[in-house]
Amino acid sequence: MDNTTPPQPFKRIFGDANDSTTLAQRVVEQLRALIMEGALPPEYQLPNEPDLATALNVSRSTVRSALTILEQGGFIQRRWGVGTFIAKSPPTYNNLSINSGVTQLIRSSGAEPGHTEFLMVTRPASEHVANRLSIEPGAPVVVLERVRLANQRIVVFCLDILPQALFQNSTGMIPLAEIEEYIRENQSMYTFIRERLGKEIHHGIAWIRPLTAEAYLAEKLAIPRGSSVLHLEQVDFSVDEEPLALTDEYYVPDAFTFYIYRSS
Amino acid sequence: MDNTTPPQPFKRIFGDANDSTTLAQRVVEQLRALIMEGALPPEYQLPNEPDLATALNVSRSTVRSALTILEQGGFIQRRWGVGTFIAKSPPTYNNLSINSGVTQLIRSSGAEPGHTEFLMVTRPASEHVANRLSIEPGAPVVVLERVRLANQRIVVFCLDILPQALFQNSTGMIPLAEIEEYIRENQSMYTFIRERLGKEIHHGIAWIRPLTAEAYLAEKLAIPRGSSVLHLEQVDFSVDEEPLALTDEYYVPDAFTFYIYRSS
DNA sequence: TCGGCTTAGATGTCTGACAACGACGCATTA
DNA sequence: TAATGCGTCGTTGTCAGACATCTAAGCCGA
Repeated sequence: MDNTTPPQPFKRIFGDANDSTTLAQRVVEQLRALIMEGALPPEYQLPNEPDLATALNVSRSTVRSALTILEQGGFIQRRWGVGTFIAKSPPTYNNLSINSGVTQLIRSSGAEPGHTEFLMVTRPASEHVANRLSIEPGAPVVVLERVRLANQRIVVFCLDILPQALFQNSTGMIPLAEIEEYIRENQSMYTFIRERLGKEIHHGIAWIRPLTAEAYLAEKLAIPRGSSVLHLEQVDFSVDEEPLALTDEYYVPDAFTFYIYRSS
Repeated sequence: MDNTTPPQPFKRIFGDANDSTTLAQRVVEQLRALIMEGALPPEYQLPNEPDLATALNVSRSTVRSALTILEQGGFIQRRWGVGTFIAKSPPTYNNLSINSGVTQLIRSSGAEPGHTEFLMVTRPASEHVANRLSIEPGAPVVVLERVRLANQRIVVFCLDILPQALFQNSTGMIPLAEIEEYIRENQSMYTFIRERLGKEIHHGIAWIRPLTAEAYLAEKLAIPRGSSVLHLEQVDFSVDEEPLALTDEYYVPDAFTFYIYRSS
């Protein structure tokens, strides 16, 4: 109806990039970014598929493949014979179906991320950890423990656990101090895995459950003992299902509003 | 590797059906069912796309469209130049990304569903409810309240809230008693909406948070006061984003293990 | 024994065409 | 006048065939 505001910053996509990702995937990423940053408003009707294809410099099949993925994720809605529209309320970063890190979650809520109690150690993997990461019990893992802040306020207690074997560089082991420095600066485990280890996180599986804060956790989160916190235990995988990281996150109640898009 | 066990009950798909769904969607449903009931085991390599297309009696583009959707949902994994495989651990019904009802959730855990405290009333919508359902505050809604059992054990307290306007039949209003009888028998709100109202639930959006059980809830769930319960508030939509039902679910801690597939 | 080349088979992309659907306008009819 | 039916047009869905690109595996030679 109010399609009178036509912003269309569709960028041409070049196939020469040795991105190792597929063309359709790059189209998805571009459109998803445009939607999530609000450049394409809700209910806005996209150009039809042939036009979109030429605008993006790809074929219609590639565009259709990308649109199928976006539709499945709840970003757009397609109506046969009518057109393709941005969803009424497309997913945001507090949508659990999107595997964004805590840093991005905090930023998207309009707050500035920070941390206290930054701690990084190496220790042998427990039975449970080893099982989740598909490594041998007792194999060394790097543990990163953080209490994380949004605008100075404690919102989540994080535990990132990675197999030490991941940090094997061609020249040997990356020193812990270097990792620590990087993360202190960029605040993100995800970007470290991608930029320094050259591994791409393809998807994650998160177990979710409520938990009653006992003494230790209550102190970490600075909440009354006995409060209900949300526990998110997540394993992140590479594209070929190799476990890259195990993450334990304990969220202060009502710090964020999480939701999930459930397709029938 | 161990593709020596080749089960292939792919059924030919006929286009003559006036299903109103697309062909690709029907392919998705068939394959998803085969995967979830275990007919296609994890890591099993599917036939290549042209063969699958002829087996299903559709074109390769349709198959590819379906496979894209299944891949996005974590059911299969495609490797360029290699083949298409069932995922190592494909989603099950306790995956929150799949919009299955509580009945199916209980059944899939191997338990027999039941209920106590079955209660059905009509009342005016509160501000919050009206907002969620996109109706006027004070408009009548049908409320279904159930304490639900898995093998006689209390697992969840459910509140289903539907706009009364939905029950307007061509011959007038469907009597509450008839609805009640149907649900007592089939135990499922979802199938009622589909079979009796002719509306199809296309997707849902669920807000998830931990909650401390106060006196009322503790009694309903027969747990100690102060326990942490999981609260799932969900709105189900039709394909054109019309809100059909609002559902409040309060889960007994550790009754189910929920997880989420998070794609990056 | 190792390394590079070739080849076969799979998914990814492109092109062009037609089918099916939905909104809209218009003429017809009660 | 208002409701109804029909045709047109634009869009998404499906089909067909071809080629590109990637992977794994086998072959061959150094």
